[in-house]
Amino acid sequence: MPRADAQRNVDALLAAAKEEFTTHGVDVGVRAIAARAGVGTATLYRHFPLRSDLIVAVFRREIDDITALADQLAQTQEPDEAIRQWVQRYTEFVATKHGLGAALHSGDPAYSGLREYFESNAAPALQRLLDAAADARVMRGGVDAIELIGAVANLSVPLPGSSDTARAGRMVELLLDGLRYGAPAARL
Amino acid sequence: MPRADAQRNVDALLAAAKEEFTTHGVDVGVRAIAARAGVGTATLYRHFPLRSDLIVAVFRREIDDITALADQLAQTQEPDEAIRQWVQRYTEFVATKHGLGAALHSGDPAYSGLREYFESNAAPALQRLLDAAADARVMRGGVDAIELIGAVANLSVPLPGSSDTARAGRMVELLLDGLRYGAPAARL
DNA sequence: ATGGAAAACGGAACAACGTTCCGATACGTC
DNA sequence: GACGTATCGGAACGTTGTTCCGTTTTCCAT
Repeated sequence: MPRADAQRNVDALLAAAKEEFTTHGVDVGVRAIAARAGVGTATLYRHFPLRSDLIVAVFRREIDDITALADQLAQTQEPDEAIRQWVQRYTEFVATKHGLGAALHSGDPAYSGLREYFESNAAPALQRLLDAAADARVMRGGVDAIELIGAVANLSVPLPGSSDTARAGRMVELLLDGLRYGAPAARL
Repeated sequence: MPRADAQRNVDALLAAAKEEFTTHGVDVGVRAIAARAGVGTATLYRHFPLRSDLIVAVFRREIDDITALADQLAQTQEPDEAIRQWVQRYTEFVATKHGLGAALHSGDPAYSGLREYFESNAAPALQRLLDAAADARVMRGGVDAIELIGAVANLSVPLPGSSDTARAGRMVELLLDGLRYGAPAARL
């Protein structure tokens, strides 16, 4: 079993990181997290040797939630509407967690842990939605979920200067209309 | 007239920056640029007080080129094909100049100079293409060029880890198909 | 309960970044 | 040719992520 003080510090670090991430974004400095947790930086690094380990631990639950949402929408909505709603939810997710979307899909090795978790959970859920829409012939097939969700995330990253929260939504809708454009029933 | 040594250093800095940007991306450190130019960092900052000033100076010509291409395509191609070709060219531009696309559309104040130059030159050129396509009823209207080109740039940023150069192209085509989907002649 | 080995701690230290400061230098003018 | 000033180079500052190490705490064996 782990030492009691170690467990206490892990808990404090997770709580501190969660708070810092939501208020200042995932790019917040490690010193700020450690200070809020009331520990030294070495303690942080002892428990989370890679920066991504801390981020994974904080956001794992939220990724689980959004994965579950995909499966739920698959059962209650038409395929294209399910995709639309899920993607919109994901857009909000990325826009809310400052920097998380960029981190997830940036290719930065520091976030590889979280990306792997995401790609082996949320991405397959989206792939099932895409396949269902392709089978129903309301969207084109052959679209890779990881690729699409990365694109959605890219589009959803808010511009620091701008306050146009609808911008991402417009561009994402455009992308989804591209999927509809290629549906076999329509044309091309 | 400027002092001879100052002019020499400006030229050396521009040449050094251009080389460093193309080989190591726009995020390369100022020390590397100054060292290649054979000057101190203070000399760099004297002539380019903002980081963006140096980037603007290096990439202004390339922005001019891509702006001219839009006007040329407008005269030689059908509206939607002009947009397709121009956007593809812009995709290559962003993918080639490592980090430039992200810098241009990131909202980071450090690059505001370059963004302003871009938005007052290249973006209006694209807007003319979009308006022409909307008039010809082959694409939906009401799309903002700055918004669209920002989205294209977001999609074109290459993942450092991946070597899938076609990924960006696929997602951009999807976005353009979204524009076609909304064309008045089609439906919606 | 208590000693002592081992795990974990805090904070200083290191490297790299963008940026600023300042004594030294070199240029152009008179 | 000498003087005034624009310009220069590199050290210095503040902030990053990460590592190191002397000190403290915990927990098990006695």
